[in-house]
Amino acid sequence: MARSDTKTKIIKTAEELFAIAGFHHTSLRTITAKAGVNLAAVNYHFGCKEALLEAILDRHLLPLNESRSRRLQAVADEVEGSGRTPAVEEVLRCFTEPTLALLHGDHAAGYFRMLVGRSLSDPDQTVRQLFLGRIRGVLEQLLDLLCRALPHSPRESVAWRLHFALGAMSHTLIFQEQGPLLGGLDKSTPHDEVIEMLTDFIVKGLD
Amino acid sequence: MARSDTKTKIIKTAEELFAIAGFHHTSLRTITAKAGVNLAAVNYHFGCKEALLEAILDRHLLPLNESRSRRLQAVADEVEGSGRTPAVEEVLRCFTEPTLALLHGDHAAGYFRMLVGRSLSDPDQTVRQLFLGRIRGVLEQLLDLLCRALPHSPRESVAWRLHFALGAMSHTLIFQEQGPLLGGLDKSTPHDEVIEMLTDFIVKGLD
DNA sequence: GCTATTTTCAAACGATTGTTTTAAACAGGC
DNA sequence: GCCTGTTTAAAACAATCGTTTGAAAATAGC
Repeated sequence: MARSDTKTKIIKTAEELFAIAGFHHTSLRTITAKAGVNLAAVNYHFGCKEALLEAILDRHLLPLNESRSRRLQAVADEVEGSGRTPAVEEVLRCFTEPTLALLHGDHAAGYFRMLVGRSLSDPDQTVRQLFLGRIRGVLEQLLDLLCRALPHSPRESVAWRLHFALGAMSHTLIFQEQGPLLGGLDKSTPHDEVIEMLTDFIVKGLD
Repeated sequence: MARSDTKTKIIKTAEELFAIAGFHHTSLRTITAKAGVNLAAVNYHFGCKEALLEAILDRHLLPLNESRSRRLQAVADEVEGSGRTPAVEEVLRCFTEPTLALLHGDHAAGYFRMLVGRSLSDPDQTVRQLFLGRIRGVLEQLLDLLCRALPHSPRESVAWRLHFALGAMSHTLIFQEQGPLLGGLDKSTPHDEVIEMLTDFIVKGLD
């Protein structure tokens, strides 16, 4: 067995199970059993259960947020230079489209997206903080640029609308891979289409 | 001690703790200690922990959804008779405004609203099902009437947008009583104002 | 081929969970 | 008064959790 193959198996299995059943409702025994590794391997490779969650979050969230941040900064710089007002949709897509790229790159990323949606509203503060600490910076960046796109709205108003938008996004992430909330909602709608509809919805609300 | 005073104390305490820390992260020992009653009282009065959650949900959710359903039905009947197209905002308010009434009626209802927001996206399927089973009917009613308000949009498109809207709503419920997600978001904004902004946001998105 | 390090394994640990048990205290009807 | 059914009390139950242990197995370096 290759070195640290066990580590990868644990991460991938845990990612899926955390996404489906939640962090605290997935026991290390369930993870290790499904991954086919020993129970103690988690504590050996990661230290503790919480550190495993951190590793999972970092694996996708760090590059994702870097990509978001880079795009937001690019628009901010360009706006600064030209003096024009950026479009709300343009700004929003800096945040959402990297998610789409993540999806196309890795087939298993669907579970990660569920996990992201869950983390934001997790009842446990520790889980929320782990996630928020990794995304707060980009959110502030997004808010700043949104305020430029909406120069006539006070910052607090924009912040509230962004707050609502984030709710719509995380909710969508959570329920995408599982049964939909409403009857008559086609679960098999391509993710691209869903994101387009979601973007539409949010842009109209933000404007 | 008055008959079943214990029962009420358990319900009120559990409602608060469930809302703040989540159902599974609140132990019966924490609840009973804070309520000042014996541990076994929960199982005696409710049977099991899950039944306690059901009792809490029922206490506010049943009358709330009845009020919502009545208002939706009233608009549906009136529309049926006059032949006019209802406004999106009019329909939406049938769903949201009863929540506001609940808030004004009971000071402790804030915790219940948090609990509602949490339940919808709870990682545990059992909790979600308990909640969804009590609200699914009203949601279908709401969707039906929304489709009448948006006769040019296919039902599935309306369903998706309602899906997004529900995400914004539950997210708002969760984070209202606790620290906000974004910096610069005033936590002390009156609930009425928040709901007005939220309604605005959703109506624009649905339309 | 030997040593040293890393990794796996089965077993147990201590803590916490929801629930049950058994007996005691209380209530109201007659 | 006493009796019947309801409610509370303290203790124990069985199960599960994350974590630790200590020895065996596998791997790497020389």
